[in-house]
Amino acid sequence: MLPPHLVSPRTLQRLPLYVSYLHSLPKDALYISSTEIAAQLGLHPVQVRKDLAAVGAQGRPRLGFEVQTLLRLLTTYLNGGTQHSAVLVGMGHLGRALAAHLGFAHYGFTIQAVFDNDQNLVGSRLAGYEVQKMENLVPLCQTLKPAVGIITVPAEEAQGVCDLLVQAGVRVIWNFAPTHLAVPKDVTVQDEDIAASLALITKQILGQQPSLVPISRKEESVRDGIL
Amino acid sequence: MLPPHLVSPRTLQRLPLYVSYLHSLPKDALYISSTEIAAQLGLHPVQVRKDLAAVGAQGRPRLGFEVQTLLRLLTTYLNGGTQHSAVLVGMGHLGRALAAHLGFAHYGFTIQAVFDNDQNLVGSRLAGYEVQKMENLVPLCQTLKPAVGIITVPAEEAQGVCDLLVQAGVRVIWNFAPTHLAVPKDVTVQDEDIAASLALITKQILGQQPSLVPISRKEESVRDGIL
DNA sequence: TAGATTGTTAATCGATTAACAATC
DNA sequence: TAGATTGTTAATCGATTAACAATC
Repeated sequence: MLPPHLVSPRTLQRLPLYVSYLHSLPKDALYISSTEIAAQLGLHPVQVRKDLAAVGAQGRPRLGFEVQTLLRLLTTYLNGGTQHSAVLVGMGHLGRALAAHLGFAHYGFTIQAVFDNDQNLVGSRLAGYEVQKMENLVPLCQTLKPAVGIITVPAEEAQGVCDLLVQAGVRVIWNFAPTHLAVPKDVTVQDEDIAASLALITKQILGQQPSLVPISRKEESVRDGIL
Repeated sequence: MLPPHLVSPRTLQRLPLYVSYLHSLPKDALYISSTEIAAQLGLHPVQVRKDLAAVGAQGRPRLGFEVQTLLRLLTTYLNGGTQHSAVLVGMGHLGRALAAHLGFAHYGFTIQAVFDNDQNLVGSRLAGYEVQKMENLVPLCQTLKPAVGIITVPAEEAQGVCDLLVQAGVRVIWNFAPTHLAVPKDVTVQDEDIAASLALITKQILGQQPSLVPISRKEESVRDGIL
């Protein structure tokens, strides 16, 4: 397998796409070709082969790639073989959705603690976690040393929460609040940017912006006849 | 102003970033330079200038760009000057978060109707919307003709919901379910891909993957002294 | 065998960055 | 004026796609 750091960010972001597509295949599918994956996902076959090669996958001419082997390679690669810890701040709807449903464990993440500033929530159990008060944030993070801090508070409160996390030693922030966060150099913020997606969707609707997966390349889509 | 379709997807996705950064500026800031924007957001100054030029912004040497004018240009450009309609299927936590908090209106989107298959929710008001039963999905969409269908149901139900939306004539799908959706050629699916973000975050943590906004380019970050 | 598929090298394409003249 | 900044052209960089030999 190639060293992980040789995989480009663009490739890296496509890998989960392959995982979810492979999961959607019928249980009895033994092999899948890059041609088929590409057609279904609207990608170029060579791109798919290069992406898969990047995680060390090897296909067989005429047959394609072994589905289960491929799945194992991708998931192992994606979570780096280790479990990562996280704390989540803001147990509104978004926080609860993330904590409960979105399958962090599947991708190698464990939420260690959740926080909220609403006294009505503090102490209660939500999505399987006992909600901690904000006063506990810094001391608990200093003890737990989570790899990631997830921010799901309203935009106005995000910078304050971010500052606390940074103060407590968290060096990677996953920000769901629709606002820009300022951080020291050694801290990384990744914005989960719904606004960026909305921008693409708007242009999609207006028909002025070619989609990231141009429709003209989806000629081979298999689904047409179904509906 | 340049024709909107000349703006590349990458630029398009950065525009909301500028909007949120401009909003975070002090009220009395009249001008902002591309240099400062770039330093704060970890981008290259020339890239910022090109992005802003793409929406027709003009700066003044020595001063920079007028903040309010820039904001107006960006927001007008981003929502295309029109309001777009949407329906949302799945009023769990994620659906409620989207419907209630994430400021669609701000970006030119209006949710016309929300749906759920949970009989306990149907008929109740959530986030200001009366939850419709799934049986109403196709007929209502045929009447309302929403520009976008937002899918916030569990992965297992997403394909079924997607098929219904397509059947009802919806041509743009915004998919929050962590699964691959198969659609006819003339339908676009945009995945809100939390797994892709997690992949980047994992590599970030492992320190094996250079971030999309390389830390080495944040030298000029102003925040350092604050904490 | 014939034909579909992999895997790799080379060419193309698009986006970012460097260089620099113009402006105030 | 001097110096910071804009805006544009050219160079660089990285990612995608084309071409094709190797495989089964």
